[in-house]
Amino acid sequence: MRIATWNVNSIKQRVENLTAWLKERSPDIVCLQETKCVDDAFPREPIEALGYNVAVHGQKTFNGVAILSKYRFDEVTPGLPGDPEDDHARFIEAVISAGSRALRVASIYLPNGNPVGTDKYPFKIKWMERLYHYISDRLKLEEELVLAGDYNVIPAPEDVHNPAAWIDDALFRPQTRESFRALLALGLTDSIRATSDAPGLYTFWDYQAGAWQKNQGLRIDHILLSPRAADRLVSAGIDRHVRSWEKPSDHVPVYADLDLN
DNA sequence: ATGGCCAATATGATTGGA
Repeated sequence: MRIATWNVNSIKQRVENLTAWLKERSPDIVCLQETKCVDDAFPREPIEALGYNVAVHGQKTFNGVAILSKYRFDEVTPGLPGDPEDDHARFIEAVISAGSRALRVASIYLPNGNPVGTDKYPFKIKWMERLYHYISDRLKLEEELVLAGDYNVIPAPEDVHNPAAWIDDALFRPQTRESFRALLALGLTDSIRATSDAPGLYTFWDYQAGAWQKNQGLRIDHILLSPRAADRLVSAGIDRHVRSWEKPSDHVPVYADLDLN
């Protein structure tokens, strides 16, 4: 079972890259972020033609998440609980049956939080607190739970090309990393870090300033696993070559392979 | 050495992203 996450930065602009990558990598489940379109406008057909079911939670212009699955959806629930005022499309959860097993998967687009000093940063931190409560609740079920997405969190200095330059940024400042560590401390496993301690395993390179050419990236897209799912982890990786394709997203896909047999 | 982009919007300037 291959599960992936990819912030596509507009699904309409990325359909060709997405379908090419689906053919190349054959993931079973894909969590997408920043689809940036309303549900009726989501280009389902070319994805369904490759054998995927599609669950979307979008909005006009910004945000937007989706889950693609080669297996059927038993349940689909949009929205992170805990704040009726939050109308951002940043979260969708699905229960997926794969053979005799069921898997709970969430596609997560955590707020950026910049600039720090505006209300965007407390919105990010509160969103992380809501995510903490959601995860605490779900872990009681002792399921195979996969939380995949763009967390907008650089977990550690080895996950950014120049840590000193990022110390006050909403993606890396100490309070952000502390909130992320609190999520992990609930008992989650970071798939990439479970399989490698190498520095420079980036998932995002800014469009600006030749960041890709200079390999000035960030690791901010993560696949977090519940204990039951982590027991099944076989390998994980980052498809960085996709960043060099024509018309790339600024993020690349991250995937984890689980042995559910 | 420095700076460099991209997407959506009724759109040609602004906002958001990271």
